[in-house]
Amino acid sequence: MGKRCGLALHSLSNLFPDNTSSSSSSSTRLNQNPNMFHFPVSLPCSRDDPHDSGIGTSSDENRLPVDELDFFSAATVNVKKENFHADCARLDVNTGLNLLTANAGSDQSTVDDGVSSDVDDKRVKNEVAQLQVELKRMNAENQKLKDMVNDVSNNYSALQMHLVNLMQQHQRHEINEVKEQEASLIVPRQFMDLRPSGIAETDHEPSHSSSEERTPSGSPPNNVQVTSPKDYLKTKNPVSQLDQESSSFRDGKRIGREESPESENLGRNKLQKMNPSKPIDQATEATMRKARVSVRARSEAPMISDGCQWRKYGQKMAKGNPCPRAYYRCTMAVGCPVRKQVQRCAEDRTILITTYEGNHNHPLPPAAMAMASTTASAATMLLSGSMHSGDGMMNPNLFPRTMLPCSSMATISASAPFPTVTLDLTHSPNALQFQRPNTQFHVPFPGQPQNSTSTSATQFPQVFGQALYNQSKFSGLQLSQDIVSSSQLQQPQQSTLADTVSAATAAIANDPSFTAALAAAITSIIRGAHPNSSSNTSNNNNNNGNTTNSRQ
DNA sequence: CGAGTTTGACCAGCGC
DNA sequence: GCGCTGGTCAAACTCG
Repeated sequence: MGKRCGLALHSLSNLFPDNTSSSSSSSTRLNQNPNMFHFPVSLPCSRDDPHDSGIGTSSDENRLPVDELDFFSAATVNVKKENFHADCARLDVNTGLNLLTANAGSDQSTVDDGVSSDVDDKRVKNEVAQLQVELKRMNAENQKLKDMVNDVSNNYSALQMHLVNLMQQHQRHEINEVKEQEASLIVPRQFMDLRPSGIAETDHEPSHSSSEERTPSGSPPNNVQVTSPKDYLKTKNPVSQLDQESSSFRDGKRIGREESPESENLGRNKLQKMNPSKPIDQATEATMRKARVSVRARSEAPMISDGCQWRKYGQKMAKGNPCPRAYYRCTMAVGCPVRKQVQRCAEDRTILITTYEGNHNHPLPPAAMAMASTTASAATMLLSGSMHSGDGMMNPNLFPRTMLPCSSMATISASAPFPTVTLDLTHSPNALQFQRPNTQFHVPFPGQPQNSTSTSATQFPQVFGQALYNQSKFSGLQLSQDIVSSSQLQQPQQSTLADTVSAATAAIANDPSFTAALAAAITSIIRGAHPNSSSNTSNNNNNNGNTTNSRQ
């Protein structure tokens, strides 16, 4: 009897092992809730957890983990209550069949209940009380699930960071071995050298770069800008091995101060000051946090809408730029280390340069996930590239040559003190088409064998357009027909990256909310073109590429 | 009144 | 050592 009554609750109870009945209709309704909040976290326990073994295994594919978290949303609760009242109104019928269609809205049954025997009333009350208890229990369990999601998200972030650290350390050993053999032949590293200061070579002469701004002036910017921290990693007085190490720690101290001066990191930096024997891992971690992702886009708005909440904490007049540079920090969570700088390009003030730094340490709204995922993925790509900086692809002489001809998504600068990826969305189609060579476009992402994956110049926009389209589907954003057509989804053979980027840029200008989809599309491109990066963020891709927000 | 912004001061790194 | 520069802090101010 009780099992029959709680129809909607039975569907809820499918999540839990101690409930055996099921209701496909209610489950379907819940899964179709458009107001569902999709957590970008893939719970590994959803399939491995023994508690999950007997729970709707047939619909595991359709039942996303996020749906579980949605059961206590307002809309869902309303549904449950509605079904509950309907079921209670039908108690006198006592058929237990086809409950959703029987007298759901009828008052007559309620009147009949009043006439029925006390036994039925008591039964109803007992069932109501039982259901209420069960509902409370489910609330508690759902809260546990939420906590578990958070834990998994945090663990995933930590593991990913740790993985990158380990890979960097492994690469360091290889590089050191190579250096011993070819020390005299090493060209001053300009790109993707993200090794911690304690490991970076200390005797390189300063690069040709000055302290000028990262954005190249006087030359058309390329699109993915990768900058080495070499200059700032180098030590001043490499007297001895120990001195080198200690000097590196001094640099590391600076890293910590600059990259995350929030209270947490400040405390860490203070500890570093107190204890100069900072572990190398900390330096690595600091370097990772130092990675930046810069987005160049034409916009009249003072700031690109990326879905996050920012608080301005400073403004400075940067050298060589009449436009002030504004400093923002994320205020969506206390202690979030993410910061961004917003500044207009000196050469073209319609170009807005937004530089993101750090990873969010809190859940993000859907509107902010894409951009956050993009920045995190780009940073990950950049950092993973440091692990393979020894190959030819990262040769500072080769990299610009392979990257610049396409002039599509990459801008290289060796002057910035921090590793930076710049996503440039400002190029005009004509300019890009003019610059585009006939040669193949080797996406020179680090870690990628030179001949393993390459994307031709004509393929790239297809990838971009497809990624844009895919992202729009999952993000729920409505891509205008202009954007889709400009992305050359309908005519991929004739597509150009320039058209795609131009359309995307125009979309940003016209609809800031589109930034999310665009950013995720860029992320998809990066991942698709960079196998290693893709592997690093494979879990993200599994959930529409947005899981990286958890580690931001 | 609280949250966000403005703005001058401060600090650290770097080059000369 | 000094000055320049980037980045941040924090008090004052503004706004809803």
